[in-house]
Amino acid sequence: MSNLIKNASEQLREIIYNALGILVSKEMIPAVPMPVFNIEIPADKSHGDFASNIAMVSAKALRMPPKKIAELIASEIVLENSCFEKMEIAGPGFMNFFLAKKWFADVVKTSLNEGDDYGKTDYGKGKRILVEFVSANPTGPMHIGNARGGAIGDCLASVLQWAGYHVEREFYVNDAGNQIEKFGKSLSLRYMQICSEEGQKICSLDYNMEDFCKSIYGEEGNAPEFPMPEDSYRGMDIIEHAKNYFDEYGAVLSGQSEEERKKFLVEYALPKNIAGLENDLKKYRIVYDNWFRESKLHESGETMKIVEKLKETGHTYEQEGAVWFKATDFGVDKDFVLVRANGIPTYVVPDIAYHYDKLVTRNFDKAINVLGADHHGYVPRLKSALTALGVDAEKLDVVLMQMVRLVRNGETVKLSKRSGKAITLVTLLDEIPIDAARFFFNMREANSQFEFDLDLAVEKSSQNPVYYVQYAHARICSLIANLEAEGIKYNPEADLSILSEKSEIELIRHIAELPDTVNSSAKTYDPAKITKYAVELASLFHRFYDSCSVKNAESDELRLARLSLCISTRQVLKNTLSILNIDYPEKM
RNA sequence: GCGCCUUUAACUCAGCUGGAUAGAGUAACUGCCUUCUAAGCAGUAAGCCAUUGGUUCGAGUCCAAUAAGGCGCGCCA
Repeated sequence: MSNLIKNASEQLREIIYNALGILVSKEMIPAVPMPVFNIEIPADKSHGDFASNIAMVSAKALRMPPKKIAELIASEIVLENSCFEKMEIAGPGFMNFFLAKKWFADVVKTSLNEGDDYGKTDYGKGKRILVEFVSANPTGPMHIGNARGGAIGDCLASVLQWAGYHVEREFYVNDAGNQIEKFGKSLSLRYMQICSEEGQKICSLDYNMEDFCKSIYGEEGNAPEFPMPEDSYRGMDIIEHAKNYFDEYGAVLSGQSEEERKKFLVEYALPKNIAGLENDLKKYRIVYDNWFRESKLHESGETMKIVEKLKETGHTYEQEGAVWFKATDFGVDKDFVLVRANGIPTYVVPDIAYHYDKLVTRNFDKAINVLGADHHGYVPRLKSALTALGVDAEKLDVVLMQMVRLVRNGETVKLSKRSGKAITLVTLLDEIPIDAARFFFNMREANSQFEFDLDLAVEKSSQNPVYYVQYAHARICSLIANLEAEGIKYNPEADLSILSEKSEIELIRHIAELPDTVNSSAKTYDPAKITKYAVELASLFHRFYDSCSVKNAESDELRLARLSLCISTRQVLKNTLSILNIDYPEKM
């Protein structure tokens, strides 16, 4: 739980405040309120490990040139008993501070002592946070957007755990409503096609499932008396369900009413689909704490209760037989329908009920939704309704993901759930390693358009940065094993303060940054910061490896110190990859 | 028409609450394995940070307008 960067930064602020206090008491500067100043980490490390702009921002208040202020402060700065050893005044008035060797030694020591816990922080203070992601419709297979949402949501949840939140992962199952109706209708039509004369002809031909689907798939080719309407699901999976049902139970449903047939087919296929989602996500290394079912909200009457509650707030009205919510009262551009003229609530109502359940009934401190950017217009609506219900809408945060564009042979592949031609999550994972997929989807922040080059992703080449990072880990493992074979073993008493090569120092500095990276990644809900950290860490290690030999170090002390640094780096690589739930192989 | 997002090297992208000379990776070119994994490292070349104005000690970063692209604006979800 240590964060040596934060400690150093806070100590430095203290040191500057002390110097200012002395200057005021000596009446060398006027006792005026000082503006806020920054302690920052310069991009260019020749400018020190930390820098402060105190002299520049206070120039106006003190009516003195920045350089002069910097010199005054410098004259009263006390660095004894601090983690700093040196300071310089530079440029327009920056004050640059340099960390002492002991601080770097402490970083390595801390990472080794904390082991698998190094990088964890108490930023979240144990607050309860619910991360909902993927929540794919159970009417069909998951697509590429779900693959991205899965990787981002799962890693975000993990980052939040590392940052000290109590996190639960949740999948909202849309097992009710219009799309289930459509699901039933599609199943029913496919079933009737199979039962038809033409369908039976195809059945008798002893096709395998894929060929069967292809032959019955034709829009007009067979059973024209049961055409698939424009808004039906036309994926192969629907045909498969219908065929499976037919194989198990025969044509028993063909004589039933449409309603009965839909009911039986949905009861047959939906649980299979939901189990399939769970299974496919498990393969993707995503395991949820809760599978929350929409149907539960209807059965318990929560959905209609929400309508009643909203009516009580006075922000609803009736128009043309429908119940509207006056979202414009809450700054939203348009009102929206809660209950249709036919008495059936729109999708928003169970959604409101669901979020009410998250934030009020289950009392989470925070609810995060990972959503496709095409849902962004819906967010303010949902929030306006929650506000009307007296829920603090600030507790709901939405991470919007821009669309994934699939590219094959330089051409965009259209995503379509219905066409049956879309690349699904499952086929994607058949083609590319799970490690690569999880890493790849987290390389860019959610809110940037993502171009997924299938040819490149399918290629199991070393182009993928995940190999670069894993290679660094494997390389260290091998190095340590070799040294051990020669009788050189890790010694916790090794003097780490002798590490002073540029590549050593830069590596240690980056190791020190892990807790801060976890915090900032949690704060901005951006797990891409972790993949970037991992690549940078690997790069710094490779550089160190190239310039500093452990085995052939100039002295025994240095050899032991470098070995400690290697073990520390391996630990940090392992922790970083663990956050992403990616493998850290010992051999490659 | 209104709203949200994006625009940084040939390509894909970083750039933390404004800070010092704008960074990686691909691709191109040049070096480095008798020595711990060359799936590596070092170097060269490449930029009007979309455009224009504003805010201030200081702008890729903040504000406004414009342009290009993506997405949304349903009694679909």
